[in-house]
Amino acid sequence: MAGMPPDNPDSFGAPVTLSDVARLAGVAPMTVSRCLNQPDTVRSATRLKVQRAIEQTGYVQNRLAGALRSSRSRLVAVVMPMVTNPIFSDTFQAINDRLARDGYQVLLGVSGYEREHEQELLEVILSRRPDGIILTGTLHTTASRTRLRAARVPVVETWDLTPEPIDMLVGFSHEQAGRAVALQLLAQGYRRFALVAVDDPRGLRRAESFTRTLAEQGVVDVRRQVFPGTPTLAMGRLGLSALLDEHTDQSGAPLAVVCTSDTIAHGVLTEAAARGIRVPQHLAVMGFGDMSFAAHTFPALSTVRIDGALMGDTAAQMLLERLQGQGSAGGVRDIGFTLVQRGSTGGPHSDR
Amino acid sequence: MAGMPPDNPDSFGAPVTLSDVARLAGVAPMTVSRCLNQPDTVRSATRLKVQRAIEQTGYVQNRLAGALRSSRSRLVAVVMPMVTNPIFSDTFQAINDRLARDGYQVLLGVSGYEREHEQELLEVILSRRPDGIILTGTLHTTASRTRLRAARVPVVETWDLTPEPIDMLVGFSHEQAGRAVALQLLAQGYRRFALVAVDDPRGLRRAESFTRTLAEQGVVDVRRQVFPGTPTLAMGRLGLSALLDEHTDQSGAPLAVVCTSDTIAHGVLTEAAARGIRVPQHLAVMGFGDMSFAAHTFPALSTVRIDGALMGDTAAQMLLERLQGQGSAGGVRDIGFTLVQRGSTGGPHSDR
DNA sequence: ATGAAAGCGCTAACAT
DNA sequence: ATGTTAGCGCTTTCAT
Repeated sequence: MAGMPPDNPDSFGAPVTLSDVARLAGVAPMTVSRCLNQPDTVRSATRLKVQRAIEQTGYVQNRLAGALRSSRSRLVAVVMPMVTNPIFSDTFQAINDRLARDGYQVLLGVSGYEREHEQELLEVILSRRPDGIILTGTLHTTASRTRLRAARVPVVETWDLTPEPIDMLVGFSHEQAGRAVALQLLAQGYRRFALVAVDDPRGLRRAESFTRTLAEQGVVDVRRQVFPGTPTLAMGRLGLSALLDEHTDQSGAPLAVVCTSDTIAHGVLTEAAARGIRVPQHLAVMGFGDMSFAAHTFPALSTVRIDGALMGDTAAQMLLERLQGQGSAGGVRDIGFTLVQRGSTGGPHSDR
Repeated sequence: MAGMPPDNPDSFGAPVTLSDVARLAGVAPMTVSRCLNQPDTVRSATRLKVQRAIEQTGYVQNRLAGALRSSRSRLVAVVMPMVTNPIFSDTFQAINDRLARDGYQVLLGVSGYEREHEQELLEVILSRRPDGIILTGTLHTTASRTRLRAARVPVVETWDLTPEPIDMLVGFSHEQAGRAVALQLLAQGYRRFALVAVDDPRGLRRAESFTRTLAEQGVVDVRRQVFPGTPTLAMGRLGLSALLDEHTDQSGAPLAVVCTSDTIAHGVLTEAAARGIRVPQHLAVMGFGDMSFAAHTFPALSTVRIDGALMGDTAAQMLLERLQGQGSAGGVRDIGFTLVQRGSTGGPHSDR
């Protein structure tokens, strides 16, 4: 028999099951199951026999069956608005890394920023019986919230705060972020402002808060360019062009352009360079996210740093604690944000 | 009974099963199953009764059980090297969109560019009994290939070509891409070249092919800067800095810097701007990917366009055809690439 | 430390 | 068009 291929892995026979392995190893199926799931409870001699049988047969576990019986799928669903928006990449990567370490797998759903679509998605997701769900944002349909609560599945909402989370929550305040940017720029002496934004709900909330704060300080004339979809460099270029075309104020005072995304801000910097406008002397630019490129644009981009990786890691961690502590751990975590001052703002106007 | 909450959705009772729905609707469980999976085979009157019972109970399908019984999970696993590398975003998005349309869900695995890790990942993935697997690249361990073949699961490899695919394949030739870039730049009159690359296997193959082609034409002195990990803007800045520092040739002939990624190329453009080097007069820059920003940098980036969305859509389509045609459809598809000439190359040297 | 029996929730296959 | 029977492959539970 030596030299034979391991039990005809290429034949059309019925797929190998745990019972096949058990038969070959001369033990009960349950013992094989234990070897796979709680190896410590099996004598090492037995474990070895089983191990060999698994290799010989080329057995692959069927977690569909395991999950059905045990009601533990070891699956976590992650719902994101868009995979093409790099602002979420770090969060996703961190979630995936943390969960993979504990043997969980990620089922990814893309909601396209639409609550109705998210609701349908959740229906499909729940049918897979995930052990947990990580959502982006706190805006969900009532039906979604009801369904999730009824399913008694642990849920973590991310990227926002709300007084009424579905369950657990990791995020930061978009209102505070928008306000902080306004106050900072005012403190630096800027008096002329504009916004370039995409129409995602959280970005718009930051923009609103920014504008409101300026208004409280007597600055009311804030032009805005709002684009649909995922932030792009092109939006920044178009946005600045449009703003400059319509802006008739030739007072010479610098204009501070606040963007709801670093990517857009990068586009604004690019358009400024293309037009020979000096930054920050004649134009100040503020981004959002502190994505990897922000420190390396020319000039370097001032922005609001969000620790997406920390957010993802925290979300995964909360979920795991709940799942492993089989209890009530969890709650709400505000990871905050940080204003990062770089060359695209400030300059001669600093500390005025 | 009117006005009662729908059968106590918030109570701790056993979760609602298909049999519960059947009982309430006064039909057999199988009929409920048919309403869910092949509604056309059920009388509309019956369907309505069942529909009502589903709503009343708040029933959520259990696809774990369905998949176990029917051996169809409606799950497709997608393995990518890195989610933070935006070159793959479009492909992933397209895969996800296409599959979702047909009721499939995506299980995402991140391999981190490591074949051994990919192998472990595949083990876990196979245990979920996906109906198909979409891989990135064609470099897999022998064990991975054997396992995948033995599992008789449809596989699509993407982002590369190979004479010996595991099963189906959608990609393009990295050798041809590298060669095309070299020939194009030579034709434009460039004679001094440098490379800025990340150490991912496909990028390195393009770089090799580029260098080899130049050598065939008598150009042998190609400096290169190679970085580990995911491409970043910072790599481009650092890379150009390093190249300029070590480059002693002051002949005045323009240097053409070829990058294995648009992101890196963007960094090279940025460093050039920061140093006041004129592009393309004194420095030419070539990217790879034609990512969304490439047309909007300043100057606009010449690059190699890869239609990532087409690749993803094709991969998903091939898989679906195989799954639905229950047969042998599939094969190999070369989606090619296109050289895109923009402002960062050419200029005064064009057509010389 | 290991085994035997039972059943998770669904659908294939075969009636009617 | 609908129902009945059986069982997918595993793990819970209870024995030994």
